[in-house]
Order: sequence, then structure tokens, then C-alpha cells
Amino acid sequence: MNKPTPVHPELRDQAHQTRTTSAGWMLQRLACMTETQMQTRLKVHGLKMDHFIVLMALTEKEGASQTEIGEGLRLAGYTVSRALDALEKQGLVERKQDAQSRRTHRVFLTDDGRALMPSIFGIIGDLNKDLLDQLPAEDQQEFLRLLTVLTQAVGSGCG
Amino acid sequence: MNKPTPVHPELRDQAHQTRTTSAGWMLQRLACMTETQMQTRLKVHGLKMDHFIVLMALTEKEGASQTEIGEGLRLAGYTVSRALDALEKQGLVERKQDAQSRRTHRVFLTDDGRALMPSIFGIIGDLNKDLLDQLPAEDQQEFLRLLTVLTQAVGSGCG
DNA sequence: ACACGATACTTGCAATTGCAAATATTGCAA
DNA sequence: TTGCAATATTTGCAATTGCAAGTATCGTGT
Repeated sequence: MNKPTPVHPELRDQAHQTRTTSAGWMLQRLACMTETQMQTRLKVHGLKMDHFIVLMALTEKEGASQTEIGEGLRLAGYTVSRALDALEKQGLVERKQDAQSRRTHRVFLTDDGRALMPSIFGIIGDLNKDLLDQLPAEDQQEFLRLLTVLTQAVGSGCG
Repeated sequence: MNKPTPVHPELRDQAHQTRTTSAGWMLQRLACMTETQMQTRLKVHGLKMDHFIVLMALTEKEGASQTEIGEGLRLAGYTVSRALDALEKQGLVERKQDAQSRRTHRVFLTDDGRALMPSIFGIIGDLNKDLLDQLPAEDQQEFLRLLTVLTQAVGSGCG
């Protein structure tokens, strides 16, 4: 006599099903957990997620303009602007005037910034290893392959 | 003669490698894109991500307390509290006093709330289909299997 | 040369979020 | 029974974020 409310088993089961077996939900969960771990590890170096992404972009193309840094990534212009403010204050990057255009900044890693990157790659390597090690060896390559196909298929946006 | 700055090819290549081939980065990108799509579709119904997650939790266990709703999910107590404020204002849920404890609220979907869920499941189904359809048919089950192994392995946290 | 729309970046302000304190209630122990 | 730590939820406030407007510069057409 402890079921006064009529429940709705079909809906309830569908919700449970969705939460435990849908690709999107699982994807969210995995991404959230790896992001949390990344944030924790980055905090040791005084960095936030956005800052880290900007550093990665700059490592890949030193001397990029702020627009170029944000391009194709999930970062709005003002996010890049404010991330650079912080990174400059930490002495990890520097803005220089573009030779051709006075409204464009060319951004470079400082020596300190470059010196920091190996530790960051170390963190990424560790976390990727931790993640993949949850899969049996024979599945790891397969998972990477599927992720690659998907990320290439979904096109640009969100970094 | 257009390379005045000595660059660092090893770091640059490592950054590129990381951005394009690491599991974590690809995971982030996929999750971000599906989340963005979800947000867009939810906005049609006047819902935000948190609200949707709370509705899912309530569908799975009607009459849950606010603490129970947040439990195991990525939602802090105050997030649940404020999400319920909004959902109650929209008439989708209602807080009732618990019979045993005056400090606990039991939360229920209203008829309107229940009526909304099928469309939401429709959205989730669509998006999951869109995602999986980026993979050849023979890989779709495999991807789901790997995701399932991983989400179960990483344990609780983040929903 | 000058006007005007486009581009690159920055910033004010409002909305959102997270932490930490407040409120209300409970259970347990002295 | 009384006081005190624990639990459940709410809320004030500070930090963060996003939008939209602001500043500066550029390029193009006249």
C-alpha cells in the first residue's frame, strides 16, 4: 500500500534506457569526466581550460592573430581576448603588433610558455592513457579509429 | 626569407598531433557538438540542459527528493533547487512535502511535464541517430559497445 | 582625399554559475 | 530534554560568461 501514485512504467523505462545506453548521454559523461580531470591537472599550473586551449593553438601556429586562434575552435573573440590577458599577466604569451596591420596582434609564446608545454603534453598523454586503458588492448585502436571517423564526419565547430 | 622567428617544429607537431588524434580531444569535440545541438532543440520547448536532465531524473524516479535527483549526476544541490524553481514556474513539475520529513521535498512531474517527455525522447532519438549514422552500419554497434564499456569503467560522477 | 562598411579587438553590463553561509529540520547523545 | 552535529534545501554574493556595443583601423569606391 505504498504506491499511492500511478506511475508510468513505459516512460520510466525509456528514461532509464536513454541514460544508460544512448550514445549522446555516454559521450557527455565521458567528456565531462575527462574534462574534470584535465581541469584538476591544469590548475596545478595555474591554467584554466580556455587558457590551455589557447596555448595549444599558439603552439601549433605561433604568431597567429587572435582571430586565427579562435577560428574553428569553440572560442569566441572575447574569450581569446580575455584568455590572453591572463596568459600575458602570467608571462606565458606576448602580443606583438602585426607588421602590416595596426589592428591585428600577432601572439607568441614566451620562453616560459614554451617551457611549460612539455608538462602539458605529459598531462594529456597521461589522461588519454588512463582513458584508453579502460579498454582491452585489442579495442583501443578500434575506439580511436571510430572517434576519428566521427570527428571528421561532424565537421567544424566546437574546436 | 619570411621566417624571422625560429620555430619549434617538435612542439608544433606534437600540438597538431594532440588536437587531431588524441581520444580526449576528439571526445570533447564530439560531446560539445552534440550538446550544442541538444541545447538548440531543447530551446524550442523552453528548456535548458540542466532542466532537461532534471526532467529525465524525475521520469526515471518520480517522487525523488532533490538530493536524490542530483545524486550521481553532475548537478549540485543548488542547481537542482534553481532548476526546479524554473520548471515549477513552467508548470512541468511540483514539489510536495515528504510524509516523513518536513525538510525533504518529494518532486513529481505534472501532467504537462509527463506530456512533454515523448517529444524529448524524440529529440534524443534523432540526435543519437544523426550521430551514429556518421559511422558505417557495421561500426555502430561496436561504437556503442565501446562507449558502454568505458562509461561503466570510469565509475560515477558527471551524471 | 573622404565617406562608409568591414575587420580586429576590447569592454560594459546583464545573466549565469559556484561557493559558502543561512534556514529549517532531524536524529543522536549526554 | 536539551544541546549539537548532520541533513535538506535555499539564498546572498562574488566570479565567470555571453551578448552587444564601443574603439580603432583598414579597404574600397567616389
